[in-house]
This record gives sequence, structure tokens and C-alpha cells, in this order.
Amino acid sequence: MGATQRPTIKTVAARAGVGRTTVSRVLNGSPLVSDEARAAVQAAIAELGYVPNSVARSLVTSRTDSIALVVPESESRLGSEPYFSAVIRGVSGGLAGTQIQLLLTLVRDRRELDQLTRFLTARRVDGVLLVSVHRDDPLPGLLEELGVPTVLAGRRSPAESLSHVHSDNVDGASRAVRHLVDRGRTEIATITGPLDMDVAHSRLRGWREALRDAGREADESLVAPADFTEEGGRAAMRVLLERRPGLDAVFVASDVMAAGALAELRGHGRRVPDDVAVVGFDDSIVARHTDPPLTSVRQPVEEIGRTMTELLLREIAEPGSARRNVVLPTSLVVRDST
Amino acid sequence: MGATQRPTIKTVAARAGVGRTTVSRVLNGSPLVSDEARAAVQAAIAELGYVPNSVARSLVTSRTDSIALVVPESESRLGSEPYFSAVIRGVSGGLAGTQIQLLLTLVRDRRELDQLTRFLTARRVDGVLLVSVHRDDPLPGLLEELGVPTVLAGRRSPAESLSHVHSDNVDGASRAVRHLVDRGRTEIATITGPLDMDVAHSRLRGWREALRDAGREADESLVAPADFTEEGGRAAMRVLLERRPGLDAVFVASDVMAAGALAELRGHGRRVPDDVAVVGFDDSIVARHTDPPLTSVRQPVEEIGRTMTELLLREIAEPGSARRNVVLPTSLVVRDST
DNA sequence: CCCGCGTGTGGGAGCGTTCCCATCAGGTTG
DNA sequence: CAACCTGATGGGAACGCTCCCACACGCGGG
Repeated sequence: MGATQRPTIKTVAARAGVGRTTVSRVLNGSPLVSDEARAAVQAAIAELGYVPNSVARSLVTSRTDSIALVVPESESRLGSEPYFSAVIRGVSGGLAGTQIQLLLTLVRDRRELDQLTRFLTARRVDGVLLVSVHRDDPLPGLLEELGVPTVLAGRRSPAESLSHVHSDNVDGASRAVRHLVDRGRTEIATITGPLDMDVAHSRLRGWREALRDAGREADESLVAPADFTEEGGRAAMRVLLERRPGLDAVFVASDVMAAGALAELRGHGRRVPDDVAVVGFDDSIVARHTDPPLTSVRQPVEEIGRTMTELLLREIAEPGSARRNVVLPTSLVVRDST
Repeated sequence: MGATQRPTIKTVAARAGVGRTTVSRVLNGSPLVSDEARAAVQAAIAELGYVPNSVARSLVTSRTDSIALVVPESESRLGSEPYFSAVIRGVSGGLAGTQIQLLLTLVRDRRELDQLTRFLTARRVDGVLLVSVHRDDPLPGLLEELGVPTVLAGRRSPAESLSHVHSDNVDGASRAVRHLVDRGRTEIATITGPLDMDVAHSRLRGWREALRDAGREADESLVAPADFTEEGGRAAMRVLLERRPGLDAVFVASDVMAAGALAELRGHGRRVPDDVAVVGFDDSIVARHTDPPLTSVRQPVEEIGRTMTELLLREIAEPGSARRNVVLPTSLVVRDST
């Protein structure tokens, strides 16, 4: 009622005294339009407040001008929230200047996975960014099969066939351990992420390599796997203290787990850093507020999001181009826990 | 190449030996279909792996089956990140079981606002969830004008005309202050959020009312406005200590600001809670890790997101129905800072 | 016996674009 | 001066769906 019908390309054409096609050409920046026609069309568009109907465009071009960021629920629940929003910010930044919209899809159960599958099969998005990949995640394979352009944050394994972006986890972990060695620590344990994730393996490898290079012990009894949660970090710390009561340092594969480890250490009367030094990973907001503030390996999360987006846009623009992967550098932020 | 063309409704119709319309009716759950026809169509759909093209549907129905969550960049940058992801989780939960997709739109500058305006004008979404509303935010008015179904988290003012959901900020703040009074504190200051946001006013009002009810002083010199950032909280704390060196408690309108206040108090040699008790707001992940852990007013953020979504879906389904607003209860989580 | 009605069905039109092709003017070439 | 090209233009068709309408059928009632 009241509001007059939204103008279509036809209205604009009539107003400008040209054909539909010419309007379309102006809209899409074709050079095959005379200056006067272009001016007339632009004037008409302005007068009518015309906004093209992108649904109609999608129908014929079969592009949607949107991408999906897919997040397995576990990821967002398990305290990695700062990571999550930084990625979003990066993605959004990478999309700035394009007309491309971002869809956010949390997948928390089988039903939602099926729904997502249908959605992807229907080609409702031009591409997918996938965060938090586990070794036998079905989604990457599905995406590959469907031929949907995809970029992963992280990888299923070192042999990942899809494009992906991640930070240099091995080097970051090594840095952390070298720092502990430099501080004179001798019995350096580690708490890892879930070992069905490559990121956990890489950080573990960094720990191993740094210890080996320093000629220190890298015994399995110094390794306790956890699940990236605070409670998990706490439990792993308990196990380590039992197994290796003499340990004087721990490299923890995430800040949130490190927070749990700190609590457990406190519970056992160990002083940090005097008795035990602790390094986390992520340099998230948590690291600044623990007691004591946590030395942590900083990874450029926002940049990961931005880079993923760039790779994805390229893959969409040039289908069939080679898969790429980008490794971004980490750095160590030293605080009071070491 | 290779991959055979995706089936359309026509393919299905041919396979099932019925007309396009009958297939469409089955797809849309119309009762005017014979059982045999329905069975034939469903079989054909299964055999062909047919997935309806929702873009084509959108073109004719002019519904998009998607909603947008609009987040002004300030909000997501300024440490409210846990809030942000909890809202997303709630929204996503509210959408579960529907076929509706969530678009995430960060608006960080004028250009992006214009782009969003065009997007909304083009009716690319069925409705909008808007988070972090400031008093003279142009967006709510625009949405109202466009007649796009909208639900806000928070409100522009107590006279908000759009549907909105928020927690009971006045009551939450009062709770916090009553708790401080119960602990025997006598000189209770407050650090507020930005005063162009209703949420900041409400929490300030809660502080005032609780003090008045307890017969305590609620002088303006006890009020220091900040901006929801850690640094802002720190600066406000500094001002308060200068103005009211005898203060023995502070109610801070967000955990992140409270973290800043704690740091400043420590810098001045004040012990928490012995010399000064501190209460935050949000009960975010930060509150659990500050030193000491922060007593905080918990608000059900995920539920806010879910409720917003429910209101929005209803508003989309019944256009022109009355605007609603929902106020959700808060609770106090007591930790070591009081 | 015919009309009317309700149920099930299918074809045509249309949603607002883009793309393919035909057309046309004007200039260049042989 | 005819044949040709090149740039600018517009109309038809198509994208895949939903909706409107027409129609066929069987049945009950006047």
C-alpha cells in the first residue's frame, strides 16, 4: 500500500529513453555504451532511486555474490571465541569493497550438517570458508566433491589438497620453547590440543623440535593431550604434575587451556613463574588477564581471516586455478608467567 | 564438464509423470495433491537428488529466507567480543529448524553504511537484527522507514518504537550495588558505559536507585563515564580515585572496563577487595580470569539472541503485527573481587 | 437430467535480470 | 560506389520457480 512499486530495469530504460540492454550495460560497466546514453541512464537511476534486483541477476548468472563462513559449533563453544570473532573481522575486512555478502553457518549436529549439505548442493553460495578442521571432518571432502571453491583455516593434514591459511604453528611453538630454554628451564612439559587436529600436531612438533635442538629431553611423559577447553587444560596439568613432579615449565597449546593449567598449578601450591613457567598460545584477551598475565604466542588471526577471503575470492574468480596455501608468522608476547 | 546438469522442477515433473505445478505443490506442502501423485514426486526427487533452486523461488515470492545480523564495528572491536559471539550463537539457535540463513554485516564506516542501505532497500533480507544501538544511530530509523522487520538488542531510548530485547539492566545494576551495600561498603562509585547508549543510562539508574533505597549518597562525583574499553575503564578509575580517594567500592558497567579498573587500582596500591570492592557486568570470560576473579552481573546473552530471532520471525510472518519488547532477567555471580 | 460444487491437475504468464543475436548508422576500404 | 567493418543499440529468450486460471472428473441435489 502507499509505497509505489520499486523501479525495475524497465522503468529506468523507459525513463532514460533507451532499451533494457543499455541500462544493463551501464550497470555492469560495459564500454559499449555512448556517453550520452550512459549519462541518461545514470540520471534516470538517480531520479528513480533504482537499485538492481540481485536475486534476478543471480538467477541468470548463477552467481550469488555471497560466501559462507562455516563454523563447527565445538569451535565456537570451546572458549576460542576471541579467535572466532577476530576471524570474522578479518573476513569482513577482506570483503570490504566488494558487493559480496557473508553468511554465517554454525553446524552443531547431524541435522544441521545435512541442511548445510543441501544448501551447498543448491549452490546457494559462491564459496566457503571453513574454520576448525578436524582430521576426519566430512565437510572438506564434500566441498571438494561438489567443486565449491573452498578455503580452510588450518588443514586436515600436512597433505591438505584444499587451499588453506594458517599460522606457523611449528615455529610459534618452537619460539615458545626456546624462550623457556633461554630462561633456564630444564624440564619443559606441554599440553596439546585435540590430536585429531593438525594444529595440535604442529604445535607439538614445534615443542619437540625445539627441545631436540636444545639437546633437551622430549619424553612422552612430558606430553599431555587436552581439548582446548579450560577444564581440559586443568586436568592435563594435574596429570603432568603427577607424572613429572619436577617439571619447571609448560608450553600450553592455547591460552584458555593455559588458564586452566594456571589454576591447577596454584591449587598445588606451585608459584608461577618462580616454580613453573607457563606459555600459552593465541595471545587472546584471556592472556592479558590471567594471574599472572600469560606469556603467549601471538598469531595474526584477523589477517588469517582476511587472507582466506582473498584466496577464496581469487578461486571464485578463476575457477580451476591452482590451490594455494599461506602460512603466516607468529610472534612471542612475553608477560609475567615466564 | 562431466557433471550432469542439476535437475530442475521440470525434470522432476517429467520423471514423476506429472506437471510442474504438482511438483511445486508437493514441495510447498499443499494438501491439494493426491497421495499417489505425492509419492511419485517424492520418489522422483529422491532419485534425481533434486534440490529446489531457492533463488528462482525468491524471485517470484520476493522472500529471501535470510535475515541479517548487523553489527556496528565499534561493538565488536571494543572487547565485547564474548557478548558478540554469544548473541550469534543464540541467533543461530533460534534459526535452527527453519530454512533461514544468517547474514553477518559489520558496519565500520560511512561507505559500508551506504552499501548496507542499498542492500536493505533492495530487500535482500527478510528482516534485520541490530545490535549495539546508540541514541542517534541512523540505522533504526532507516529500517523503520523502509518497513523492514527489525528487532534491536537494546533500545535507542526508553521510548523505543521498534521491537527490542534486552536484559534488565536497571535491576542488574541495583543487584550489584545492593550486594556492595550488604558487604558494608559505604562510598560506592560507578564507571558507566558511553552515555549515548541507553544501556549505560539504565545501569547508571540502577546504581542510583539502589543507593537511594539504601539511604546512601549517589553524588555525581561518584560517577565516571567511559566507553566500554579496558583503557577507558582504567582512565575512569584514575579520575574516581582522584576525586574520591576514600571510595571503597566501584560498580563497573562492563567486565572489560572492570579489568582496566582493577589494573589501575593495583597501580595505586589498593587491594581488591580489601580496600576497594569491584563488580563488573556481563559475566564474560574475562571476569573469570581477572586478578582477583570478578564478581559480575550475568546477563543471558545467548537467550537475548534467541529471543530476538523469535520476535523477528514472528514479525516477518505477520507483517504489521504489534511491536514487542522482552526484558530478560539478570543474576549476580559473586567471586573474589567483593 | 442437468447444474453446481469441490478436488486434483496442468499450462501459461510473469518475477527482473543477462546474454545472444539481429539491426543499423557511419566510416573505411578496394 | 559496393562491400565491409566497427560501435552502439534493442528485442527475444532464458534462468527456475510460483501463482492464476482453466479444465476434467465425480458426486449430490434440485
